Amino acid sequence: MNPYPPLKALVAFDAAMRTGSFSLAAAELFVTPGAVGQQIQKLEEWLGVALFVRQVRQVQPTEDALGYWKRIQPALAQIADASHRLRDRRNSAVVLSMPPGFATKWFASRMASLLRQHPEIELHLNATPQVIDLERESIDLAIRYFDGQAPELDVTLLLQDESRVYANPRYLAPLDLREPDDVARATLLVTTLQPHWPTWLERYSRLSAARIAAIPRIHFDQSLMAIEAARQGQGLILTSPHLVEAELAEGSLVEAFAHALALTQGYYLVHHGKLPLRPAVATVKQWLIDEAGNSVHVPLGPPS
Amino acid sequence: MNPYPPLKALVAFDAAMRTGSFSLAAAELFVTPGAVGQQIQKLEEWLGVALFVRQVRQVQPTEDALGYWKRIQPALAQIADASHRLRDRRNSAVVLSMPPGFATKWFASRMASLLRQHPEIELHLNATPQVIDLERESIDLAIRYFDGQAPELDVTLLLQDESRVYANPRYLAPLDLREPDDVARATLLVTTLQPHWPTWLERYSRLSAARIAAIPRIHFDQSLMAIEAARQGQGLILTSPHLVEAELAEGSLVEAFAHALALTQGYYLVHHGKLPLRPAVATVKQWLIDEAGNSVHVPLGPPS
DNA sequence: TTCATGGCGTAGAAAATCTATTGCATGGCG
DNA sequence: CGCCATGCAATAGATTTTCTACGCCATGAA
Repeated sequence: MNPYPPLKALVAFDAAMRTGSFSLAAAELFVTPGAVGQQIQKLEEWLGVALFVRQVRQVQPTEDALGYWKRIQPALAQIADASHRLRDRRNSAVVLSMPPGFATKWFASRMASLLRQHPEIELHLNATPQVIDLERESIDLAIRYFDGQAPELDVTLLLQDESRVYANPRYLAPLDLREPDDVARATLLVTTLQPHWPTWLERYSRLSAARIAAIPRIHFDQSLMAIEAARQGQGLILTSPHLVEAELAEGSLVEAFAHALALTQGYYLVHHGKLPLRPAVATVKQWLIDEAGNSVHVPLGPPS
Repeated sequence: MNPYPPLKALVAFDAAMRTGSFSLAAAELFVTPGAVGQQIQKLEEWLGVALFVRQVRQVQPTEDALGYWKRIQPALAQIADASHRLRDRRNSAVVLSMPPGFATKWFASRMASLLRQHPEIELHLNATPQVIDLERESIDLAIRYFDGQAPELDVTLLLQDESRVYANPRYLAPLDLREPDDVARATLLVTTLQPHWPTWLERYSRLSAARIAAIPRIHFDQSLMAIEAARQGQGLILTSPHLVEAELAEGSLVEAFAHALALTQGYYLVHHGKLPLRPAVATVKQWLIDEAGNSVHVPLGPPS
């Protein structure tokens, strides 16, 4: 009925075969020799086969034992190995999920510093636009762009988001934008998922709905592509300063207006709230919080 | 330190993965669902990895669980298979050891009947002249040619041995042997291991030592070869009637004298005396005893 | 000869495993 | 729309398994 022998006994058997002695096997397993003897006796009973010939002061494996050992030894090794890997990986590995735009524009440049500070951590980055099931996919930490409302999860605000207007300075120069109304002369680069242009225009400009509707637009379904278009001087982009840090630093984008649009959304760090985090995961979490804290917005002001 | 996860838990895990449900797994293992849940929880703790996402009324394996299962499943199957084989073989198989001469001359002709009567038995015949270690070589039953003195072993007399004189009738005819003294005119086929000719001659003939020493002899170190030589009319053989049954039946050998030499040796059935015999072994033992009981000596008398 | 070694056997202690039960959330069914 | 059946979690207590402690024995070395 039950296809498995007493598995604990197999471990004792393996140790006894390797060491050639119940006593040595017992020492290896941190038990008394008697325990090993009993385990092997139980295995012999279950199999209906003598595995060792007991002689005085020593045991000798039978033919059957040798053959059996040859078969089960690799199986045990396989189990030990697979278990070790999983266990080990989970001790040092951290699986981190975030949206691709954030990964590229904010995280990528900082990742090197994380790995330098914590070389023992094996980082698995999962950059996907979908919101994925943390548990199902064994995600340790995720950065999500949302409003922070998620009971059941442990949620920490990393970066409160805001929207600012950026453009390539060579694109801006001829336009000579001085106040929000002037955007009517520009092209708007619109990201489908963060359609904040209407809000911005309503708040800061005095343009009529008709004139707003007449402004040329190019639509993108990913922030990444919109940012790239802006960098190449295709128009004005209204996006998060966190996503254009590199472009601001290299000067390929500059802020066109000082008018920021506050948003309820932000980049939040989330993880399951039940179990305590493994040390490696806690390390990464803290590092992310620290990095985000240092990543303060330095407004560049309008082009000089 | 310990490379193995709780192995019992692996069995539960495997069942749960296969069935996709703790309850079904529990039914398969003949335990309560709670037991399965606890085992899996223990495994998850040991690995430091969640294996199932508990949802309402169902569980779903994580990615880690799938990967882990893929690795340990073959290992478990290997253990089950190796154990099953050993166990199964030992249930139906019987390893029987005997001297090669006895195997060929007495056992071979009867073996078919044994297998016919007990088709469920898988018989392993080990015909070797050496006396081998029953336990070390996992021999269930052995037939040994000796005097039956073996404490520690369970010993049953199968056939008390005796030595009788046989020859090919065409070899005998011209010699016209009428009484033991007449063997001086013949050639003696001598088996090194059973050197009973001197005893026979001393007991039944009145020949002097010098005349006995003058009789031509051919020496063989195996009974088999001496018997074959006798069959081909090379001389007189002094051997056990049990070994020449077939030749007597076909008439290629006949008994030359009615004088039998009783021996202290015989064919004994031996096995370790500690454990009770497995049913298959007991069956073969009884069959051997019965066969030996029926195998009565039918003296053919001198050639007519 | 004596001693140390390494196995066996047994009884009882310790640990593990299982059962029994309750509670909960939910999906199917009337 | 309410009710019931399902499947898992959590706990405590019972049961089974496993380990230790200890004495015994045979042997080979000092």
